[in-house]
Amino acid sequence: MTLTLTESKVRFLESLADKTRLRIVEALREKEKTVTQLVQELGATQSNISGHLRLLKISGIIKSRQEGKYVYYSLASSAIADFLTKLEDMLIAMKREALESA
Amino acid sequence: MTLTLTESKVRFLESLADKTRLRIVEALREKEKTVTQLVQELGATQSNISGHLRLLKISGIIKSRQEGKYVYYSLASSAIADFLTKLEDMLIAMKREALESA
DNA sequence: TTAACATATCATTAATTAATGATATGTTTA
DNA sequence: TAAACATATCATTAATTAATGATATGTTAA
Repeated sequence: MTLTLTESKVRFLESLADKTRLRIVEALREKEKTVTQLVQELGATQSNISGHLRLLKISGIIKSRQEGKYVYYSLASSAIADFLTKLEDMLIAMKREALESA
Repeated sequence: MTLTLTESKVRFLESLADKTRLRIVEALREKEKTVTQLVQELGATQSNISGHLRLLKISGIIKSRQEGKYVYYSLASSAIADFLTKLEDMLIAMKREALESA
């Protein structure tokens, strides 16, 4: 099952197009974190966070390593962080353009 | 109803995280197009395309201008095209990294 | 080795949403 | 003006998915 480039883009965008998942990914930009740390930081249930982490991992956006009873999650690539920066820059640019044309 | 930055990002990503909408936006990178042109190019129904165009316009991703009985749609900002380029570059970079570590 | 802790999985429920077909609105042209 | 064309809107249906609570699995420490 090889995806077309457009399908790959959609999969990637879908993975980030959820408030909880985007907050997880932004939290992981700072440093790797355990499930419990993310649960506390985001104020969501453990089951909910674990489910989202699973999806993000399958999508190739994050990776994990186990250390004793803890599982540390982190971004799979620095390209993800660059992309998030670009997303933010773009929204700011669009907001500015919208104000200028008003 | 002012959105937080994270919410704005999610809204934007949701708007593009659909195969039909992403294809529309990529089709509009080339040049402005009418609804009928998009219907033909994408092979979808007119009602379906119109609905997606409406959503993309509300999201601020595309804009439109009417010329007689035609409505021409185009990208709202060149920042959108830049973002799509970045998305594609990132996916290619991630694919390369995945192959290297294999 | 049992209790406590960390994480993953599963079934259910509620909500969201894309597609469709029908119809309405608006514009041009015969 | 009426027919043809272009686009928008609406109700319905089907499918997807996020959240929740419960439970299972795996790890450490008492």
